[in-house]
Amino acid sequence: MVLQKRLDYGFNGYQVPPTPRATRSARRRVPFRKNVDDNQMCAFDLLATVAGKLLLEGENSPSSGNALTGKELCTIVKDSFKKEQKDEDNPSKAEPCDRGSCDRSFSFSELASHAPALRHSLKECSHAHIDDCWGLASVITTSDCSEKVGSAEKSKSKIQLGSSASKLEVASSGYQESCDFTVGNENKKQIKIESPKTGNAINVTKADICSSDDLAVRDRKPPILVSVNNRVKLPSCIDQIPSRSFPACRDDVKLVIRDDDENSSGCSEPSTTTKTFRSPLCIGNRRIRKFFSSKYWKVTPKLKDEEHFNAASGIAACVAGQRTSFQSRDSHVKLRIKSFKVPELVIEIPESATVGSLKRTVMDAVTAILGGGLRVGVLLQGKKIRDDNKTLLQTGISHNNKLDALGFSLEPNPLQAPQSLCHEDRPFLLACDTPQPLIRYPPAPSVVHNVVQQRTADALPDPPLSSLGNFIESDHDSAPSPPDMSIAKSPTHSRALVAVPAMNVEALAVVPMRKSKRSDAVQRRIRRPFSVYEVEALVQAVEKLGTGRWREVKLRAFDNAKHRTYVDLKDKWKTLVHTARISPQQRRGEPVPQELLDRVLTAHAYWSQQEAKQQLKQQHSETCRL
DNA sequence: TTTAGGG
DNA sequence: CCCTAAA
Repeated sequence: MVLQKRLDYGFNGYQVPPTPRATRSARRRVPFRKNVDDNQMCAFDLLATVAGKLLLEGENSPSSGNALTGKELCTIVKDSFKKEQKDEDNPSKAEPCDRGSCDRSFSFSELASHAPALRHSLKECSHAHIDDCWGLASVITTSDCSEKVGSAEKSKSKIQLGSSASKLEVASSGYQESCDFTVGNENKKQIKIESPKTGNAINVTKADICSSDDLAVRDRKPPILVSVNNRVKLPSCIDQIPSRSFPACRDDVKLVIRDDDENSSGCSEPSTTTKTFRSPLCIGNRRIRKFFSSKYWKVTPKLKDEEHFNAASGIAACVAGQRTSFQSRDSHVKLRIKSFKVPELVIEIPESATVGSLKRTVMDAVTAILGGGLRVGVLLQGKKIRDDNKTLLQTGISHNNKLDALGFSLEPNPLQAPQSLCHEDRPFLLACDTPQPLIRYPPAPSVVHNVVQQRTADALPDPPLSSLGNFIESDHDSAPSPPDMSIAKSPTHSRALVAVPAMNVEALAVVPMRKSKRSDAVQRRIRRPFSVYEVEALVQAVEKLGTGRWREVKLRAFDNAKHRTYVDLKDKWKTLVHTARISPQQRRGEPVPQELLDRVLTAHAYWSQQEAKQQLKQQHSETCRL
């Protein structure tokens, strides 16, 4: 009987999930959700870890992620650019092959053991132009290699790294090809070439390393970056990557993403293409900046007195202008650390990885470095101050105008756990007495959403999803981006930004506003409102299967949407029923067509009735048995 | 693991 | 969406 009823319910069978295109357009209408704040935490944590107590540490290795070969990477990059260009209504001029691009921070590591792979990657990357969009504040650019070398020497690849002062030629026996590395010649630039523990630099060096004082070939030890020009640099994490993350696979591409000076440009060739790409990879960058400028940061002074000091002696606090400065008053030293740079990152991802997983990998790497903890080293006039017990006065920091001589370095600190940054007891807002606004950036809601998605998505790179799930996934990457015309032009955009208002040195503790137990707590999943198409699919499935078989509904209608669990579907149905019952004026979010809501009510009524009948039957049979 | 419901 | 008792 029941079965018959079901069949008679009158649906033409299950409808295939909508096409990606159609759904995407629908998804784009989805408004930005407010609960994004929740998910900013991931970056909060990062930034707190960096800018906070400056007590970060750790032998943590950045997430090794998965291997990504150069081919894949380049494809990704190229696709991204094409996409971006299309978005800018200029599809015909899509010319991914940009020469003379300006590199500001790109170095390949593990050259020794990966020279073949590197060459391979670069060769395939020869048309890739990644500009200004990598990581947090890093820039990666490879210029077109093949053309420089000339058609007669197809076997040569050339990489321009900044201007052409230094040259490193790598001969790869495996390929009998060579790479020309042109290294930026800027004074404070560092180009590092590392080899894994097993390898050595000599392998590389067939290499002909010409010139450049700043070109350092390192063998085993990771580079310790020193702050230059009052900029805090993070140590390299290369050595912290587990060896397993350096498979000898020659298809691996290794990228060292490092921060760099904002004024470094070093175009060896005038760029013929001035088009500004907005690669999706920019997203993280902008998002992070948003964090820095966001109001969610709090500063927790260690001492109540200091808080008072900030308020009572506001003058001194406010004087701090853009430059790092010291104000000596009442035996207090005030300083402002203008910015923090993102650390150098080593990313390794398989060729088959998706862009999304690449993003996640970068994110994870950042998390691993920053979240792992660092400690601060203080350098005065290039000399590291090791004695923690010395007073600032004794050290000379208390004098005015020592700013330029003061630097900070971030070093691994295995003792300090990031959790210790959480001083939630006495927080106060950061933006308080800063004379200038911290940093202004255009709002980037969808960007935030985007990164959140990365953060919450599965750690493993998902295989390509089909139909529904697929478009949902990809939709995040194509979320409309806010206007960011200034991003490539403004010098402030080329650096990671943490503006810490003038404050007492010891009060330097930044914590996110929310509880940051991200390390040991599972992050809440991002809210992903159901699109009309998903609702349609859900309704269809429920019409057919009923309201008590969510697993089957899931399997049937949302099997490809990994992020929709049967609980989600059940919940959605619940809200759908509720939505259908309330007046349209009371409804929120993307409107669901009335037709669908009617079907919801119909189906709900029907299946409720079925359930009631079923119960009656059971009761009847039970009473009969008695 | 799934369902069912409250939060 | 989360949490969880109950099946």
